[in-house]
Amino acid sequence: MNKPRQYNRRKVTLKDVAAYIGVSHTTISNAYIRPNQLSVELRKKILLAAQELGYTGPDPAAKQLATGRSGVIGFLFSEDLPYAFSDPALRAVLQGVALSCNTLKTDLTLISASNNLQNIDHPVSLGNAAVDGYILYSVAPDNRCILMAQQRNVPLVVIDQPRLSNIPYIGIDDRKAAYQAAQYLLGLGHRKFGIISLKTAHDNYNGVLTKQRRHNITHSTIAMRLEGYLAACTEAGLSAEAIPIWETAINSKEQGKEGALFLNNSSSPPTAILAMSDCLALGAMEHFRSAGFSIPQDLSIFGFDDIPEAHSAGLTTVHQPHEQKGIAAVQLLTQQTTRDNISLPTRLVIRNSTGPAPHKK
Amino acid sequence: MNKPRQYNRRKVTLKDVAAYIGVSHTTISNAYIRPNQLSVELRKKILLAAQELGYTGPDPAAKQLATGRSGVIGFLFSEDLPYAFSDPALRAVLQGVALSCNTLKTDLTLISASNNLQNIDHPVSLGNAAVDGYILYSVAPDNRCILMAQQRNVPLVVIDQPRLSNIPYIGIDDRKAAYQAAQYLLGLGHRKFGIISLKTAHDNYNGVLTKQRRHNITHSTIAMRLEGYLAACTEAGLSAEAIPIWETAINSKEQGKEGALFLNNSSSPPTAILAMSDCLALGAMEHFRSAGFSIPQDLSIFGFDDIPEAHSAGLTTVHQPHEQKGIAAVQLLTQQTTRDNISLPTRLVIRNSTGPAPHKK
DNA sequence: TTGTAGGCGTTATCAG
DNA sequence: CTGATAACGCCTACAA
Repeated sequence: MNKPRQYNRRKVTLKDVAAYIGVSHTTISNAYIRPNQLSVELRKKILLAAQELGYTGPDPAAKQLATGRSGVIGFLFSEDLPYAFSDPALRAVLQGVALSCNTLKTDLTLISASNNLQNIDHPVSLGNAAVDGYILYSVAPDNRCILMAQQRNVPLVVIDQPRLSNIPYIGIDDRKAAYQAAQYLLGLGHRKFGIISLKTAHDNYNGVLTKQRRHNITHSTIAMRLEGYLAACTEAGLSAEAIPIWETAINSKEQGKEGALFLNNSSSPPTAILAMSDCLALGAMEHFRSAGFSIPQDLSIFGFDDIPEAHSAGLTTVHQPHEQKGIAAVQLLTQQTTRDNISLPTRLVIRNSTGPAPHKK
Repeated sequence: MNKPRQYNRRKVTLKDVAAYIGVSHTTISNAYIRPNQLSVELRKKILLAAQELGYTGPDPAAKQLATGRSGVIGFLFSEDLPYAFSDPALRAVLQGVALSCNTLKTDLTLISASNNLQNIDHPVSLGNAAVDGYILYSVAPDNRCILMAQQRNVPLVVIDQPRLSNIPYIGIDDRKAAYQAAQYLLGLGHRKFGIISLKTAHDNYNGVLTKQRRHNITHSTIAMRLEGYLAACTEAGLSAEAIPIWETAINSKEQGKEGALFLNNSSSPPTAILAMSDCLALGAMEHFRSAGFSIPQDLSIFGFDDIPEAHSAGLTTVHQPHEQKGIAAVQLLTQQTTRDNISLPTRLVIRNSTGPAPHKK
């Protein structure tokens, strides 16, 4: 990917086609963009000549430069690129995006914003692609990409995070959803909770969510969920301070297991686990099961996301409309209804990983 | 996506920055591309000014036009865009591609080649994105994209299909893998087979694979697998003609069920099913189970791909290294070892959807 | 219906 | 280390 044009056995351009049949290059251009600006025959002749000469149509880069748009949508997220195909929730969002792109006939380029934590004086990049607009998916508010994206002067849409003034936003009511989840468990008689949280900042921290970290949460969706969980508990007369919280840097089953291990070893083991993702919840489930627990008899576990696997695993969880997020994002991006905020509905999906609190102990 | 530049409150360019601090635009350009071509101070000053002015670095389109490369890889496949996130096998391949792109810091753009079956005189497009090279994933040999991609004069790599002279190819030995699968079942005593095939051409046909269709298979990987299955059977003394084959246009469980239904209703119902994908196999499994069959006591089912779900479902299948395909593709694409062919290894993964043939009937 | 002239924002070349 | 000048390939008034 270094040598400029080793492939150039001289690229075929508009001009070549024009010269070939003896018209101006404007005419050729018209043949592609404004078919009704020339006779049918001529157009046919041109297209044929193009094929013979091996002209593959207007060069994308040149076209973009001249017109100012590219027909490509950029999807920016803060994890590594492969994440797009491995994380179930992200995948579902992308499925929605792809659905919309498909009908719009725009291409979709995936851009990872994780490479941008470089040294300050090194200019950040938003990927190499020329893009008509960006969808920012759950990017940390302090990621430098955000400012840069705004300066780029192209349409922007944010999913989940962060809320930016004057920029369309799509998300759910995280606080409410979390609140409802906790409340449901409280209704089942649970009084001892444990929380497994997703990352609150991007420092790759795995461990107890300390008081200090709690005051420095940069990921607003996480803050909201935490608030929701704790609010429900507090209202029920529990002490929020007493609830052990484990923070994981990565959304995976492995981390869920670790969290479960910690919670189970805490001074007063919980009878109910609130996990901020299904992956974490499923991991926790595995851990407790292999530790001899019966679920939900001995312990209840509540997930978040409602990924496909949650269904087959019988995990009680918060359903959120991932695919809709993607669809809505493209919609807002293209129709440019600036300053639109969309809050998509969630709902509890009760399956059999939750049940009444076990009687005493 | 129509108005050219409604967003242009006058874009900030190199020139603006240059004018601002009174140097030539070349110097600004150098600040970004050739840091050692100017003093550290000056560079710092420039970067600072850029930030103040809201200059976000070289415009991708312009840069691409000037340099001839874009830092973006195009992944072209013949299904709809959302397929990239729903089809397990494709997803695994993309995961590999993404892995490589991530380390190379290139963006990845997904392009669907399914929109290109338009009227002939309408120029085909390979997507709108400016791309440094294309990975063609299992595109039908007669798809017009292929010729076009070759004419575009950028690096190309083909995965699975079709084999193109002078273009790097990555795939597996489909014939051999299929042969081994059939042979394994023969070894278990099976004599009555049924095959559920993936599509042999892109005409959305669902139904019996007629003799005529069999002579017109455009999808070479499918042809190879079929050949492998049948060769093993023939060598074992069976009549290939007698083996019922069902063709499906879509790779889904639903279609697998349909195929199973047909095979089970054939004049002499099979004791072993060879499915060309795990999705189809899993669908077939469901169908037979709900029809009262015990698997593998009454019936054996052999899949293809080894997707994650095959594991949990206990499906015997052919494992192929999807992710490796993706990784290798990017590698060949970027290092330009033209004319390289890579055949990745497969292996049978025996689980419990296959067993000895049932005794008589 | 066709052609002419200018511009899109960068990079590359090559003197200074 | 810096700065003109010429591509890059196409689009878009505008004039013919």
